[in-house]
Amino acid sequence: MPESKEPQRKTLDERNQMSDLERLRHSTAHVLATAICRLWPDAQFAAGPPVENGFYYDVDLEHRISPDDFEKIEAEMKKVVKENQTFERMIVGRDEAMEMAQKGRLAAEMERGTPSHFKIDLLNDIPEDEEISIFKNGEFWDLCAGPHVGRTGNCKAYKLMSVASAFYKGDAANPQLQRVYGTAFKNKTELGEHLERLEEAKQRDHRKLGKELDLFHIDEAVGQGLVLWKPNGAVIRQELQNFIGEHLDRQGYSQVFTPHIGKLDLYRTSGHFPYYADSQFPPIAEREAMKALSDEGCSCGELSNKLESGEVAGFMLKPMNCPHHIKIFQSNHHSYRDLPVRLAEFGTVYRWEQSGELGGMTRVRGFTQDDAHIFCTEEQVKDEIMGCLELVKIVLGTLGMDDYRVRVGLRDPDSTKYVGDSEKWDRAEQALREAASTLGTDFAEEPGEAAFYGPKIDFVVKDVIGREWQLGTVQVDYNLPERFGLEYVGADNSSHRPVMIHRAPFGSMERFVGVLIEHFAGKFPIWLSPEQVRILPISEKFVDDADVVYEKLREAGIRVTCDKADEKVGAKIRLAQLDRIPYMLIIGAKEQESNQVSIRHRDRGDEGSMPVDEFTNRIVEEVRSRSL
RNA sequence: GCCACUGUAGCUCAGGGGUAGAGCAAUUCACUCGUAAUGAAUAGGUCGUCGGUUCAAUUCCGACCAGUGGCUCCA
Repeated sequence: MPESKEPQRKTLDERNQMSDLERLRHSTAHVLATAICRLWPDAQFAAGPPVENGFYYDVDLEHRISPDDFEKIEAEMKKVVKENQTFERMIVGRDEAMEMAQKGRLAAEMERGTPSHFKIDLLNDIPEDEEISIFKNGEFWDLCAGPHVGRTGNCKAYKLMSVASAFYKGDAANPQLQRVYGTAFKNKTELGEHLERLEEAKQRDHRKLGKELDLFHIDEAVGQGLVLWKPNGAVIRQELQNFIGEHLDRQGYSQVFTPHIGKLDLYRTSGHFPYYADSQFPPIAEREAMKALSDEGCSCGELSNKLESGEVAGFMLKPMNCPHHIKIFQSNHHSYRDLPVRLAEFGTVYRWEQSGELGGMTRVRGFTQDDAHIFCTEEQVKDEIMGCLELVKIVLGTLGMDDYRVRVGLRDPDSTKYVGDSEKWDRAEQALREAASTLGTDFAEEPGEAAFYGPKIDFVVKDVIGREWQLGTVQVDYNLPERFGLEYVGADNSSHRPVMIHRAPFGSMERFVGVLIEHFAGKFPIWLSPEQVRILPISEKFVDDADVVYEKLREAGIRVTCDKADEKVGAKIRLAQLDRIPYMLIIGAKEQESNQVSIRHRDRGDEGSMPVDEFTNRIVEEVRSRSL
């Protein structure tokens, strides 16, 4: 989520490239600060940059700003705008600026008893050779590189959106500030349109639709971030799995099944335990060992130490499927003639995500990856990656998801978290780059986005509120084959180390379906619709006729129901529309007479009538072709 | 994990120191109906959990659990 990251210090050049809208938003942030300053003169301000769709300003303040305060703050902002103050840029010397800050004059309308301490800190961050500028609007002076619009009167279309918490400079070791978010546009019309879009977005939130359409449920008693797929959601998931399954066959994959747990030693070998213990569910200790330890009066802390050191044996809920697949690969001898070996599994994994991170289906603690591991020779890497990318493209194309970006995740040269030697990393990164360039889509190389074991290509989409989610992923791994000592016999009759590729076109079923719900706003294409056709008899008199049609559709493999409720057809249609049923079949006297069905589509409305068999053929074809 | 807010019927929400209310859904009855809501009746809740204050707590306070918005994190 790059837009949520603390902005890097921008160079003056970069700042001057700010778009008009960004300028306006940044200026509106100053108007906000001015207003807050007037209402709470002891407020201490940190940074107030423009962000996507708006701006924020970080403020340290005894008073807890709540949405109830927004009206008051906005009223004060309105006054500042009405005063139509000029934004005035003033270049000052470092000492002069420091003196102002010491007197509390920065990000304030007057000198105060306490220094503007965040501004002092920011001042110290400014490189020696850069000039220091103060922006003034009225009596509000702020340390700021700008740029700004001409006058506060230009900021006339804004709205405060929310107040949240943020660590100063994005560092959890720093104090937490109150971050007031606002949105701002050129004029009231554009602001109105933006607010309308947000309202629409709220309507397609997968958490709301998931409840309304009975797709999934997360229950307190089961646990945070553990998704219960209800029958309707399960249909969608199963259809997606079938869809992928067909392509697995086509691409030469072998499907496997593996258990949900594995011994701690397995993960010691893979390097995930105890290295990543914080992001896993706690280990499961063996009963005998637990009993012996408790007889000895061993504390929980000691137990966990002994689990970590290996003195006590235990199991772990699998945080990934790779070690299991590796063990399947290792259970046979392999010649170069066997490669690539492609093992696929819809494998459920468990990860201990921080509680504050969980939400809906997109960030959970137990999820099923449409996972596969490819074991191949170094020469095969590029082709295999291209095959994986092809699959991701088929998946996203079939679903009409073209609004994604491709990210090639490379290692961060300054970090030490990566495993394996750098020559292998270089080769892997190069292979990914080459494969990505055949994709026909723009991609961005992002240092620091690699997994600890290898570089990767991710497909990232945005949800309705603009948050980015990683879906499909293809990752090269030179590390696990090393750790597990994987081998194959080459043409030279000596043993070689295979390369591993991890890949998941959906990423996780949970996240993917969550994103899919929002993508379609609940109106799934017919092949994914939990209920494809609903028959609506006009009155009880036509229930028998409806039953005949129902049976025919069922036999053709269509997911169909019949609404026999004692209601007018208008009410039944309304209900079916709310349930986003693709096709409604209306059956009354006319249809009985002509032996036809009347068709209503959820978007296209009344489509006239035709014989049942003709309709059945049409639906079956629509499902088979997975048309959108 | 951190900060803030929220938790009342299956769902959406109102209320508030004296053990609760609406709409929709559900059930029953009447109506037998033509492309987004027929009418009436009935039933439904330990007011998230556990403690504290109080004659009295769903309401006030605290802790915990869960959700939401951010931050940090994300093999």
